[in-house]
Amino acid sequence: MSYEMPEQIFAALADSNRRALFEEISREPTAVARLADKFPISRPAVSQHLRILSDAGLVTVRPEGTRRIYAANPERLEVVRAWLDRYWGSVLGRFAEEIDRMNGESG
Amino acid sequence: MSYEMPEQIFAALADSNRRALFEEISREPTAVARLADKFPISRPAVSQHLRILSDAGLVTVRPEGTRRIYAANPERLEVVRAWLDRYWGSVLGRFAEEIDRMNGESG
DNA sequence: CTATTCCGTAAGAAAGTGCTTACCGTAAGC
DNA sequence: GCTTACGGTAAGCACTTTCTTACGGAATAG
Repeated sequence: MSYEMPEQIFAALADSNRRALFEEISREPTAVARLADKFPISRPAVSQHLRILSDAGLVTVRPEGTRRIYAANPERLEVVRAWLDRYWGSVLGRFAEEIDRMNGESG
Repeated sequence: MSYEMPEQIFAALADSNRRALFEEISREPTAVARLADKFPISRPAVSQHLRILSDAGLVTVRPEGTRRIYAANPERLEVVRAWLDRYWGSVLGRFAEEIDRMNGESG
């Protein structure tokens, strides 16, 4: 069994500008220039962030005339939730083992 | 209302060595030298990663003789889950608005 | 066709990250 | 006391990230 590595996704979300862009896009699919207006960084910087979000699978693009409309792909965040769930599963597993061991010793 | 910013936590988890260290520590509280043995990086590198995990609140330390035992603080991951939940909440909120709008137009 | 708008990419600067080795402080053992 | 084990920190290096400006390609308007 193999889990999809959340490497790129965590890295993409680690930057606050990118998280903000992602959340903004999630509210409404948006063209690049409009995002550059809303954020205190240049348009190319926005493009570069979108590239990273796109590589991580967190956003998709749709051309519309000369514009490119970026939309969020929220399903992708399931990878993060899966990582959390797996983590909690193993932590709780350890916890259960611990309890078993205590019961074995004292009862 | 204010949400705790997951900035440091995402950044801490963005590095695969740090995620691995965190998961290792979660299995069992561990001293620094032992972690350095298990991982292909030097002891100071481990210390530096632990510092970042510690600053993010993901691990705690307990001195034990000359050693320092690092333990995971899994509850801290609730911040990530909260971020996800809030995100999904707003996305689903948008979705509901969309449906309302469609109903308003066509029905 | 020309002008305009939109946006990705290239290039380069500045800052940040992750690693190493070297060093120093602290706790325990003799 | 002296030695050993443990681990944080400083310094320095290579690499990466993030931003900017400059440029060029593609679609639309006239």
